Amino acid sequence: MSFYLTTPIYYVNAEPHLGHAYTTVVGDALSRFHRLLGEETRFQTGTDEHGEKVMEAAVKAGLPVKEFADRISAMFRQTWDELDISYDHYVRTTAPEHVQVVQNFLQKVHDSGDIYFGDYGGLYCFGCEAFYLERDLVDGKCPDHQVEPTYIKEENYFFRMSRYQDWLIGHIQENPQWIRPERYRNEALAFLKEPLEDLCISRPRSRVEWGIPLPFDERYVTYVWFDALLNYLTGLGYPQGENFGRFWPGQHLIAKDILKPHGIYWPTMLKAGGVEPFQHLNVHGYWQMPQGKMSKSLGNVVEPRYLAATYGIDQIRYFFLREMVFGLDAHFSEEALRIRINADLANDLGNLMARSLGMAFKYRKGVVPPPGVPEALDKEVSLLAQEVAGDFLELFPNLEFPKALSRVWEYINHLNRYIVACAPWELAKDPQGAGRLDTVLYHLLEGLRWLAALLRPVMPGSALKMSEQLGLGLSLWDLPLRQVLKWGRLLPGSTLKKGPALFPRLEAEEK
RNA sequence: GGCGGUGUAGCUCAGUCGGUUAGAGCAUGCGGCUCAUAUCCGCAGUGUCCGGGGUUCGAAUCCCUGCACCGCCA
Repeated sequence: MSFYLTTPIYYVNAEPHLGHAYTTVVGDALSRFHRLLGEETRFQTGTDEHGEKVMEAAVKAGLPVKEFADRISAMFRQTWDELDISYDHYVRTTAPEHVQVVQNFLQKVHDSGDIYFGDYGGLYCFGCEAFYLERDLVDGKCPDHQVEPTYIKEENYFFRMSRYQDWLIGHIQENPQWIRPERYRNEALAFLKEPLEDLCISRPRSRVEWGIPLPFDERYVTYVWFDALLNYLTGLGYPQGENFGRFWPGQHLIAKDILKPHGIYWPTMLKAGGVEPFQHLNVHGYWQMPQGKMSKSLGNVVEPRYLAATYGIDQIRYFFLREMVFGLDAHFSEEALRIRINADLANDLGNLMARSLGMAFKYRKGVVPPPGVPEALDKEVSLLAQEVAGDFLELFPNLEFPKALSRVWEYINHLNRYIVACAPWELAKDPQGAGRLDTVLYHLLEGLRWLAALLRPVMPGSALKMSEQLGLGLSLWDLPLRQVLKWGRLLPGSTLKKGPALFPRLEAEEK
């Protein structure tokens, strides 16, 4: 069983922002989850570095284009390190291996007759790197850049995408989960109702120099999307690499703005190249910012590194997964983030950990007590753990993160109630209650062990702290998830460890 | 212009095949506990389920229509 997941490769004309971070955190959590299940897992991210816009950004920054790309690419990498992103491979479109793969692929498709030479004239916007029709212009200008497009007539190479339209429609219809959630599947199908145009896949070198030369015509470089999409194969060492055989077909994770290249161009490219289609295209929505759309000019671009440094890595990761229904838009604000941190992490989970350990130290000197015969309340604790874990294991790989996490929090709340119901501080007063107190403490600590295990993909750092404070040796912690999730694995007699608050409460307004 | 989505408590959102008093979290108010990060537990609410019409014994849910916001396509 193998699992291969990719984020898009991020375009290096801008620095990492919230949207990039969300995609990458989701990808990381998902691949950690599969890795913990014991599946052979590969998670890939990277940067997309060719094209006119990168050239322009480099000029603006006053740097040679490669140097500029190096710098931004490193910045993304740095950001992912600071968010605990456990990628297995970081792909760059300027890497020689990638260039090689793109050229091989182009040659292959060319040889099989799906690439032809033709000419095309039209109004071209350099900002968009795209042609426009008269009717799409606003006052004769590009709606995005407010610039008058230039009429360009040039000869180019085209990919016979139209040839695969019927196949693609059929494939989407036969595989309802292929593009998910459903709304994006519908969007792709709606798009395919109209005849598909062939895709212009080259740019004359005279105009765009920063790109991969076509192997069959040195006067041209490859259109950025045709170049970029192939990274998903490059990273596996396609076509000969053993990783390709092991991991393909994989799943992609994207934001809704790049549905078209991934849902239309990419599968037809794969088909033309004789490569099996990907397994899933997972499409997520946007974070709506308080002041409207996120943009540099509005000054409301949120830097992931700032968030991680200010609020904590796991806090951000939890917020991302808990707050956004995968596929839908969600609202972002630091206030919402603070509320989640205090309510869910500090008050519910962190405090549960603190009070449980506190009692274990106060009443049992920090040693896990042996459980006695469980009573009804205790049995509830162990049964609910299993129910919740069962649901979590089903919901999480289905991208139902808020539901999966809500379920975990039901368990956290249950443990908090369990404490009140059992009142260990009362049991501690009466020597007759010693056995009972042992049992209650054991159930609490064991419940916490389950929580640490379930939350590990989402909050790896905090889960590790929990495991340390619970005194779990590596042999208990680093096991396939389904083995960790067996009630009663916590060893009586093992020593607990005091630690600082897991999630410190944020006091009102600082910053 | 065509197609699709969304509209539910002060806020963010769940609501399955149409089924009893429409739910959760946050915020608010009251009460309780003292193990704990002033945390936790209990109780209490508040709703024109966007408007209008229809189908039905019964509609947040299905149908029609209007409005608002959003998206995709042209």
